[in-house]
Amino acid sequence: MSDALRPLTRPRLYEQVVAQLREHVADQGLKAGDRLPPERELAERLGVSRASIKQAIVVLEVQGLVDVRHGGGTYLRKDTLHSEPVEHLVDRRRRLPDVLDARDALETKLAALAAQRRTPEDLAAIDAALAEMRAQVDRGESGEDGDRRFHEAVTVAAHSGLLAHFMRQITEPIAESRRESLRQPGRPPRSLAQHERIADAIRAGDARAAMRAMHRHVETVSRVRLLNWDPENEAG
Amino acid sequence: MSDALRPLTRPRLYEQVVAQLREHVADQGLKAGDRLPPERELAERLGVSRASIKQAIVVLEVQGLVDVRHGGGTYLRKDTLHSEPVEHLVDRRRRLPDVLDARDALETKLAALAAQRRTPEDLAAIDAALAEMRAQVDRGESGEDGDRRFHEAVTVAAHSGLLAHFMRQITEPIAESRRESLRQPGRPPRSLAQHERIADAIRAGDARAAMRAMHRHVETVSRVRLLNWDPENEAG
DNA sequence: GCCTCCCGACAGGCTCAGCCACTTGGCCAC
DNA sequence: GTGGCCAAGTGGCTGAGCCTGTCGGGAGGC
Repeated sequence: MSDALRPLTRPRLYEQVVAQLREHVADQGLKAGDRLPPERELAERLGVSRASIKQAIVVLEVQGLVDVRHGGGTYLRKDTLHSEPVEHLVDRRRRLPDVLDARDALETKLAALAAQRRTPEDLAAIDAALAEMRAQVDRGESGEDGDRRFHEAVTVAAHSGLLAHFMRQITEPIAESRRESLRQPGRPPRSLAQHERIADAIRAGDARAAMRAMHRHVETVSRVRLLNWDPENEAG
Repeated sequence: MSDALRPLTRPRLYEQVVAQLREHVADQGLKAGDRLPPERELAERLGVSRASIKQAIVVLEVQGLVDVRHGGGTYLRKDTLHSEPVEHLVDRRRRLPDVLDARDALETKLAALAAQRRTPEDLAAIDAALAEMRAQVDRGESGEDGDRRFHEAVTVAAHSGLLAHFMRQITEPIAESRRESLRQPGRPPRSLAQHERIADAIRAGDARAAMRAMHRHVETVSRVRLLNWDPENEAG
C-alpha cells in the first residue's frame, strides 16, 4: 500500500479557483446570504476563463455551500465555503482512532435499533452471515467475509437510512482494521463467539444487551488495532 | 414556512447529464475500473456542449465516483454512479426519526469522549455555554442559543474530527427539533437542569455518567418532537 | 528476435467569443 | 398606486480551437 508510486496528477484549475473563493469569502468576512462577485468579474480577477469559474461554482453548488440563481447571482448558503469532505477525514491513517470512535458510536446504536426493529427477513440475513462466518472459521479461515456481511445485515436491520449512510462513509477503514484484527492468532473463534452474542440479543429483541455485546466487540477490535498502530511510522 | 411560493428553478443541464451518465452506467452494466466514453463522444451523443459534459464529470469527480486522467480517459471508481448525498437523507421531514436516532448515537459517544478528553479550555467553553443558557432561561427566554453552544462545546471537547463531521451534517434538523422542544411550556428550566448534569459528569471525567445524562437528554427532546410529528400532514 | 525510442492518434484541460434566458429596478402610461 | 415595459446585469450554454498528457505501434538499433 505504498503511496510513493501513485501517478502524480496536476491540480485541476477549478480546484484552485475553489480555494481562492474560500479565501475570498474568509477575507471579506462574507456571511450566509451574501452575494459572490459575478462570474465575469471573477474570471477577470483570477485570470481564468469563465468556464473554469463555472466548474468551481458547480462544485460548491453540489456541496450545498452556494445557491446559484439564474440571472440573479450566486449567494452563500453558509458562513464559510469549507466543507471538509469525509474522505479527507477518513483516508489518512492518522485518523484511525477517530474512525474507531465513530464505529463504536454508530454500531452500538445500530445494534440497539436492530434488536427493536428487525424483521424475520433481517434475522435470516444475520443468521446467514453468522453461518458463513462459522463455516469459514471451521475451515481455519479468518471469517472476514462473514464478519463483514454480519455487520451489513445488522445495519440493514436497524432500518435507519442516516446511520447506514454514515457507516458507508467509514466502510473501508473498518474493513482494514477487521482484517488486521482477525489476523491475530486465536482471534477468529472468539470473534465468532462475540458475534453470536450480538445476534442472540438482537433475536431476543433485547436492545440493551445488543448494545453491550456490540460495544464489547468493537472495543476488542479497537484494542487490537491500536496496539499495532504507530502514528509516526505508519507502514501498512 | 410555506413551500408553495418557492421560486421555481429549472434543472441545470449538467444535472440531466449526470442522470444520463448514471443511466448509461447501469444500462451497460459498467463496473469499477471501466472507462466512460470520451467527452467529445458524450457531447455529441447527448446533444450538449463539451463544457456541460465537463461540469457533470466534475460533479462525479468531487463525489469520488469517477477518476479522471488527463489524456487517459475517465474511469469508474465504483460499480454505480449513485452517491446519495446526505442532504437527500436529511432534508425530508419524513426522515426526522432517523435524524434523532443518529443524534442519539453520536452525542452519547461525544459526551463519553468529552468526559475522557476535555481540556481545561474545553470545560471553560462548556461552562460559558451553560452560563449563557442559564441567563437566557432566567430572563424567561428559551435558552436556544446557549443550548446550541453547549452541544457544540461538547462536540469540540470530544476531540473527534469524524464525529464532529457527522454532527455537522445533521445540524439543521437538530436545531429545528431543539426549537420545537424548547417551546414546550416549562421545558427550558428542565432542559437547563439536564445540561447541568451532563456538564457535571464531563467535569468529573465520568464517561458512563456523561453517556447516561446525554442519552436521557436526547431521549427527552426526541419524545417531544415525535409527539408533534405527523408523517402524513407535515405542515412545518 | 528483442528492445528502445519516437511519433501520431486520441484523451482531457482550458480559453475565447458570443448568444440566450432570467432577474431586477427604474420609468412611464394609465 | 398599479401594471407594463425596457435595459442592464447575471448566470446558462454553445462551438471552435489550441494545449498538454497518455498510450500503443512501428521504425530502427542491437
